[in-house]
Amino acid sequence: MELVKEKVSRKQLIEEKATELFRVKGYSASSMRDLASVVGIEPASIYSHVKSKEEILSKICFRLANQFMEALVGIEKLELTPEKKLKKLITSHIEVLTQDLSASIVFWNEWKHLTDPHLNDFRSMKSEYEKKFTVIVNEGIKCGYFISNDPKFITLTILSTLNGLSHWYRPASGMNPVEVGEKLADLLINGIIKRN
Amino acid sequence: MELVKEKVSRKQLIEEKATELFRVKGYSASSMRDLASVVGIEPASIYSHVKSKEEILSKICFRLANQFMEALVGIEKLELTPEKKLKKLITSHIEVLTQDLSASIVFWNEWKHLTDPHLNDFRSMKSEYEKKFTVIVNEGIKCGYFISNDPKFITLTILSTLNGLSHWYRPASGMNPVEVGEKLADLLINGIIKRN
DNA sequence: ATATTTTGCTAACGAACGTTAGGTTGCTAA
DNA sequence: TTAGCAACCTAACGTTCGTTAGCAAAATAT
Repeated sequence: MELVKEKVSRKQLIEEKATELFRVKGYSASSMRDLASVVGIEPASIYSHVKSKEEILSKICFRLANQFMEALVGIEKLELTPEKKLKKLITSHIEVLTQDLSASIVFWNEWKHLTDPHLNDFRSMKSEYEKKFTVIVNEGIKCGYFISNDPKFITLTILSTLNGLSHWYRPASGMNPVEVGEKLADLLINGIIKRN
Repeated sequence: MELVKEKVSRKQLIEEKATELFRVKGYSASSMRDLASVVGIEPASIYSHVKSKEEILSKICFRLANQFMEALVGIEKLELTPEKKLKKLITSHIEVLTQDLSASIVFWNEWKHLTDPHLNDFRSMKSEYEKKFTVIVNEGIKCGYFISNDPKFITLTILSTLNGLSHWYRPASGMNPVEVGEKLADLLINGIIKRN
């Protein structure tokens, strides 16, 4: 047990390379031979570190799911105005998302290729997340801060906007993650049009 | 050539079944044997109607791409205030999208599995669409109707919101396509928060 | 009635797939 | 020094993949 070691473990490297591979080609179109090739080992050698192809996907998906969930749970209990709470929710989500863009894309696009029991567990987390999100949105509606009588509609719209961000946002292009979070939260909350 | 025939052609049926299959399983995870099974014929028989698996995907993607483009081009030349123009752009996009939800999902999620030259053509159309969309958004900004100095940001955000809609919207659930278009355009343009 | 086209079949091709078995190498801990 | 283990190898397994060849039946057109 070497504590000072800086090197990433082989298993971790495989997961990172797999994440990038799955992002670019999609899970189903990515073969273990592709993965082995980018890692720089023989296909069979991957199985010294990993049980199966699906295990890799599962690890990626649940790591992200947990991060998103933790961020949300941390905000749930805060005592803020609905507007500030929603804004914090949005920026937190984007913070997690931008921290690992590739994994976020895989998380969002490839989870359907999980098989039971992982698939079922994932679906549960997903709907729990949406439910919690909806509760917060609904607070804002009931207090009369937000327009609309359809919290589910707003929640699902916001979430697909946030996750859609991962498809086109590239940190290299000037805006840093915090900026983009602020900007997107502002757009969703206040809209595009100038107020008079 | 029988004009009065109501029946869908075999080729069309195959494309429809393929669309639904690709939506549920994704293009790469859908096999020609899967497709044959839902059509009700033997795998090899598909090739009496279709050249290849990719041809099917290509047909789906370009049919949608053309529909989206035509809708946009029709709006480009209208003389409207920036707000009304953007709203029309959004509702038109949603109209196309909701007219064939499954195909829209495939169009949006699976186009990356096209190969050249189709892939290149598709990318061209995509960036042309985004460019035209951005021009319209930019009109609104230059006139001072819209907040923000970043038309690209607004365009990409709107587009991912609209296409994200296809993932959760189900027409059976009460809202009709026109309603949902109005509602989403309103949310994007005016935001969530109530104005004073 | 006959020719043609459409639609489908069986059988099979070579390639790629996820994965396993079993062995070799080289580092690490005792 | 040696035992143990992590890391990686070659070889191959059974399966599934997209697709083709060649033929038969049925629908349609002449």
